[in-house]
Amino acid sequence: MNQSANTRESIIQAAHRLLLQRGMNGFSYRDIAQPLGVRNAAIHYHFPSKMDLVKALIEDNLDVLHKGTAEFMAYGGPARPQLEGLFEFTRHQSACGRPVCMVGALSIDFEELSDEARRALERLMRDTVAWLAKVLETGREQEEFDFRGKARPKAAAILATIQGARQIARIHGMELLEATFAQIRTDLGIET
Amino acid sequence: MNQSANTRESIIQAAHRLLLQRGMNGFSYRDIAQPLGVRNAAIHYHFPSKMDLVKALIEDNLDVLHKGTAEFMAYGGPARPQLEGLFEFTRHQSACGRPVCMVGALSIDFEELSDEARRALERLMRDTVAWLAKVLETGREQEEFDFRGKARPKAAAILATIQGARQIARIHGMELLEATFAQIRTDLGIET
DNA sequence: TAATTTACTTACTTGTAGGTAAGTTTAGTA
DNA sequence: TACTAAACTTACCTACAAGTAAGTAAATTA
Repeated sequence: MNQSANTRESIIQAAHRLLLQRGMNGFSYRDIAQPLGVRNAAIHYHFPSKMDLVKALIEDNLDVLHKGTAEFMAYGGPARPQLEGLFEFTRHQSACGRPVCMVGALSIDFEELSDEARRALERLMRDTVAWLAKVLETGREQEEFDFRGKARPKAAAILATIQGARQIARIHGMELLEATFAQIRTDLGIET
Repeated sequence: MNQSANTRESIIQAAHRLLLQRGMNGFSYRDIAQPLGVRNAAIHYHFPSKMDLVKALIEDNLDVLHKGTAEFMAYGGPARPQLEGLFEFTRHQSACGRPVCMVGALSIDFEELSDEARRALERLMRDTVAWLAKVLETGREQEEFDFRGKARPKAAAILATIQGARQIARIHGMELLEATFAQIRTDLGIET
């Protein structure tokens, strides 16, 4: 009984990075196994099929979201740090070799996804929008933000903007990320 | 001498759809050749490597952009129809089985792209931003639009938004596209 | 009319992908 | 001490990917 938890965790970490770097069809079991010094079959032991692995990665992401937003969702609080937290998370991901986000990486593989994976991805998106909508709503009430229209579509648009910006930044250079954050702040009437 | 122009054109059309539906690693020569009733090697004849094909698709896209925006870029004119034209183009693409845009599809494959393909993609993005920035600038001067900040970053943000929205719409449903367009209009102070 | 070029096809190579079945080692349990 | 289960490895399979070399029929040119 070698370090199962260890290997499983390492597989998830490596796969996570590869998925957001190259997409679902851009990496193979070998790409994960070789650097870890295990065999392909070791991955199949933990994740019978590639789709099981992808599903686990989405659910992992969902976990991170829930843990990171639980407090605000329960008790509210200042909205501005929540927004800045989203920017900081995005920056950190980029710096860790995850240039695009989960939704951005998997949307192109949508047809190939299993029903379970698809549902998990839907939920990830839905919960993220719900969180940001609450941040915007709260921020408007507390006069931290100023914007036109309803909070939910505005939240969806901001997330779409960040998702798109991450991808464009890959082609156009990382300074576009900060410019996009600045634009989002400007659109929310935040003085800088 | 069979219909070369015909075959070449059919390959491009089919490949274009497949690329925006499944991504660069999500389709093979067979997926193109079989429905056309030709052999894989026929594609290699017109496009020696897959990267040549991808590069041709990007350049095709660049052509469409230039043709569609040449008049406005040269003479200016009303800005609102230009913006609505972008929305309509996006709708049309989605309806034609091209759920995501070129930049959104290829950003994940960025590392694999040849230098030429990469440069073509950069140019596609740069020219698109330049066009929309002019649309916004002109629209603000003519009091069609109202927004804070500079035109260029605002244009980049809007394009990022649409790119992200197309991808999210695939997972979340097409009504998100229209909601995003509405949000962009609202952000630009357009009454509906 | 002969030579050449275009637009392919046939037949093949090499590499890799995801996946599986059967064996092996190690640790914990009865 | 024997048994069982976990966490692998070895060895394999089938399928398909991109790409190439050589051949061929039809059109074009000299």
